[in-house]
Amino acid sequence: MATIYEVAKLAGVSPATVSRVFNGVAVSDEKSAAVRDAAKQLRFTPNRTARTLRKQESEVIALVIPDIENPYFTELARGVEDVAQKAGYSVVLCNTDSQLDKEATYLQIAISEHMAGVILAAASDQTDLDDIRAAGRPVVAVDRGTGYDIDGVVMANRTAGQAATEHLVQAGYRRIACITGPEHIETAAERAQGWRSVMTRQLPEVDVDELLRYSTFRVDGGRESMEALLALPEPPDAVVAANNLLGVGAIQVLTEHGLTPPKLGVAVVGSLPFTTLSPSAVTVVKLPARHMGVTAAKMLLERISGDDQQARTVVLRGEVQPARPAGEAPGSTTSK
Amino acid sequence: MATIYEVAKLAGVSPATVSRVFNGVAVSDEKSAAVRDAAKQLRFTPNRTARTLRKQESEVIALVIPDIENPYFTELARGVEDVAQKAGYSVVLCNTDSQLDKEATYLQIAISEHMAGVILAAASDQTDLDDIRAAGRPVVAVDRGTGYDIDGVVMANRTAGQAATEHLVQAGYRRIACITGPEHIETAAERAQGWRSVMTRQLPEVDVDELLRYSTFRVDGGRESMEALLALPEPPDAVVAANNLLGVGAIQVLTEHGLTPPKLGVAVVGSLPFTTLSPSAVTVVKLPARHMGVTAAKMLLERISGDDQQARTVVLRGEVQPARPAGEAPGSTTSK
DNA sequence: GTGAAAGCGCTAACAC
DNA sequence: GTGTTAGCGCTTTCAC
Repeated sequence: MATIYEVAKLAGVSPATVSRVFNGVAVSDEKSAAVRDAAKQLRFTPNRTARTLRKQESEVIALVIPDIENPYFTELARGVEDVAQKAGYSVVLCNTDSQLDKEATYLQIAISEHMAGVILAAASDQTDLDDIRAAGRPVVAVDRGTGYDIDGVVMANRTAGQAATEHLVQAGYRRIACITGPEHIETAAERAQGWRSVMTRQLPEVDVDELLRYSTFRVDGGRESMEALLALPEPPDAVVAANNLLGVGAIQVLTEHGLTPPKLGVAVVGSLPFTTLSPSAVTVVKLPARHMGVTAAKMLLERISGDDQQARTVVLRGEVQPARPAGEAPGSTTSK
Repeated sequence: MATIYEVAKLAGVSPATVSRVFNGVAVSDEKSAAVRDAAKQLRFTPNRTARTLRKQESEVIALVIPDIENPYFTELARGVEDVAQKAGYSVVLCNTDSQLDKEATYLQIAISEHMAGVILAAASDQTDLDDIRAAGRPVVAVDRGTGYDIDGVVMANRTAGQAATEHLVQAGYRRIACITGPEHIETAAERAQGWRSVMTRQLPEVDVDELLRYSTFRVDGGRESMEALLALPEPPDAVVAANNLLGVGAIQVLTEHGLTPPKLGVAVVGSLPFTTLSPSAVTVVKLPARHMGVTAAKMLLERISGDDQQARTVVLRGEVQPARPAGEAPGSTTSK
């Protein structure tokens, strides 16, 4: 690898001038041309490591997420990547598997590599941001809060849970169950709250507690919970899945039991990008994951360039995509 | 951020000794303890940037892939990440959207950040690896070859295409179409070849050319191609989708047309992790994407630690998961 | 086993 | 507008 010194020598200028050319600082046209020529000849690429060491900041941002195999997070990642790339940043994708120790390791690396900032979907509310905050690196929270007073962008989870449930109620379903994620994850709790609020208000006669299942936010969690619900003495006639993966698991089990939606009503909070279902069979509350990534990345970039206003939280709304064309009378055969 | 100088001062030793402690070089027990103490007090984290600059190598590997939203590649990424992490490496995920310029940029960054190596699913066979090879960084190809004589791990694509097609033939289908990816992508071409070889051998009376569609390796590509096939004067009675996303798109369209498999036979090369279909409706040739990632990462790690034997290529086989339990007579109602 | 000192490649004062 | 030079934080000879 050629260095700035070799380029300088070949171009007949000082190393500083070479640096200036590559950093857009004013340099006479002739020298600038000479430098570019020499650089091309030597296949010179600036050494980012040295640059980072000197400037104490790199053009890399970290995106720390709990599950890279969840399409929701890859969609988010796309959003982040698109705006980061336009601004000349690359993004390191860090997968924590919801484990605090993995998360902590990645946060240390972010400090230690002088990364410009991090976008974090926290593994839990226990996440320790003291060090990275102390290092002065901006952090923006996505999807979930952190217990710190920092920028964030989240979904309107309660509203999404309500919307999903309401559509099922309007479709004529009564015993509407809810499968959600781990109780300590804020998105899981909030979406379940949305479900509960609609149930107690609109269907007070239904015993809500036995119809609520906490699980993992994964396909197998949806499967297990759905099986358990079907095994109930009085099984539900519909179910709200609190995220995309739980929805997939639940629908898989229903299909295997011959209960393909809408035989048993299903509403899912989160998009189902790779589903092969008839689009009219399931109510989906689409969550703007990509937009969340875009917004978070923009906020982070602002912080990186020195903005130090008060911490902001942006709330994004899901968009309901109902199971049936409006006006059609639904559910009459499925309600008991 | 504390430096080794501050730690050294507090511990009453030289900076060199601090460095040794953190690099597992022999240091007396007392001094070692003093250093660790001081480091803890100062919340010292070694500065990786300085380390990288000095050692001319970082503990980061790049994983360059065409589509981060494809579950096939995220599964691959998981495999890479798991072995990398155990070896103390972090992995930077780089998404190229199959664009050569984005890919080239990431490759330059890999050089410029002194990354230890790269795992690459090339955007096309035009990919230029001259610079990165010249920089002495090992590159392992995954999923697709590169035109360079380097390590690689690929799927048995032709075999997979054959297996998918054969299962459809055995199920009694005759006019079996094939939807594959861009012609210039080796996996797309090879899987289609597998399909073609079975067709010409076993069903020579079928006109194969009008049943083959080149498309993008994405859901919408599968949708468009399936629509076009259904609009044919003599539509197919079955279809082979050459990757997971094409399969999803094709099945979506079939579902919308009331032709849910197995009414029209479907075989997919690649797993369908988020499908909600009955598992017996579609033949799937499962591709070991995670294993591919694991294998590639191990090969890369070997190269990084100085192994310079001849370039190797590992071929991984898919595993057929047939649409129907063996012994059941299929397809009699669907064949013309 | 330990310390002193050079240097990885770059940027940013500072002089001119 | 341009060159000289110090120094970012670390590792690694080289003495001792």
